[in-house]
Amino acid sequence: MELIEEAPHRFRIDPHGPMRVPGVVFASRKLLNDAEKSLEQVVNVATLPGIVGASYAMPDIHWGYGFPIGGVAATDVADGGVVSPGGVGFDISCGVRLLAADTDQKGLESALTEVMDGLDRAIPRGAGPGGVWHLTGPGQLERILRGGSRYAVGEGHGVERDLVRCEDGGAVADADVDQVSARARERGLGQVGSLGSANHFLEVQRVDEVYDETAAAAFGITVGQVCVMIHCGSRGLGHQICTDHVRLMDRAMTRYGIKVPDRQLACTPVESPEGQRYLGAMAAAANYGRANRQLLSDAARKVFHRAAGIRLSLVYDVSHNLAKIETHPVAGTRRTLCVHRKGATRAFPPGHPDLPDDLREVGQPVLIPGTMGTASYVLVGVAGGDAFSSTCHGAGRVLSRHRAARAVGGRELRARLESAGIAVRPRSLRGLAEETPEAYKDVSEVVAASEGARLCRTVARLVPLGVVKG
DNA sequence: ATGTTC
Repeated sequence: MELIEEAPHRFRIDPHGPMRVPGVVFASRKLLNDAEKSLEQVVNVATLPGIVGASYAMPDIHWGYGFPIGGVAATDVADGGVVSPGGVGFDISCGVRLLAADTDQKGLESALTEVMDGLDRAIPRGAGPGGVWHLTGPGQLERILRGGSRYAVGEGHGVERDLVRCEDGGAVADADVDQVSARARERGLGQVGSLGSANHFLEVQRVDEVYDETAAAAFGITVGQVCVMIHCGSRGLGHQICTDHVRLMDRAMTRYGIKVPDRQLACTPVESPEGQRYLGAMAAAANYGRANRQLLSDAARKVFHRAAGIRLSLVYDVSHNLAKIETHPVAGTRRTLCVHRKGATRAFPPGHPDLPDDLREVGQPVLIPGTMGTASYVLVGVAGGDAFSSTCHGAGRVLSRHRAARAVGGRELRARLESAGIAVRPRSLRGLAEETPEAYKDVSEVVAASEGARLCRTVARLVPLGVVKG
């Protein structure tokens, strides 16, 4: 694969074969070690009907289903542009929420063990069923799919301000619950308010360093402050929706004369019935994901308040696995695009009309979950950023789960983290070992490359005090 | 990511 370094942290793959646009990869040479397979996926995505600009990849690019994780692709809706479930991923609406406590680390110190034990009891996690909410019936699930965080807050599990600080005000309006299969509903019924497994987590963190005082002040965070970060998605419901609609599109694709180099890129035009059905189901999963994070926030707030009298206010909630209809300039004119972000975070610049009033001048908060025992980051969107206002989403795996678990024992890893002052509440030691920090790229390098590529600016670095894992 | 292989 020929990569042309056209600017610092920016590589181009010139169009060849059926590519409609170039590939553009934002990264350092080091981060692109062993990236050959995922770069082929960048090339494959560049062949999609209606794609505009480029097939983009963020510095945390790695191999995914059809599209690379860390991929951004926008298609022109009025020009036959397609939507592809593989461009969103299986964990629809997976995302991150950051809450800021009304105390610094000293104010938590004596209560940390009690808080962690409380979270251990209150936060459902791991594979399979279990959630903080026990639904009273299918009607309630439909209200979640339509109302997202807005419904959870309306039921008393949060405050109005939570919605202001949540992407899309806590819910998207275009959810179509009829496109959510019986099987997807069944799987979603028992998992409302749960973390799931793998790299999903709830962490108690401390703001270790602030790089941009103005943005940090607007976001409501300061050095030494305690925060809570929640990383989770739409569980089995989103997974089932992706499975269902990939199958539907795979069958329908030929009717639209679409040929893709990899079946996992199954897609149909945004304006086709199949495209609309997928987007309606995806929106329902997006709302489920937001409600999920809202209910986990509510559970965490109760623990913090009961154990330590600490209150938590929402900094922001943003997804890194979604397709959204947005307007962006393309070759000088504003176009309506379907922007796929898969393992990539929306990063609106200062002045964007969709930002809350009190954040509009500084830009959108971008939340980057790191790995256990390392760090997480808060970034901010910048003007003039490429890739349709998108940036990275996390560290990116380098070791398979199997290899990670062979590299370190769960007991040994827990001891290592505890001796580094990080309280750990894992559900399984095997699951903990699979998430050992060595299994991931250095999140600091990913963030530095993203800023170097002018996709965002670094605002703050957060370090873990306690980890709740699936 | 995922009732970790329909």
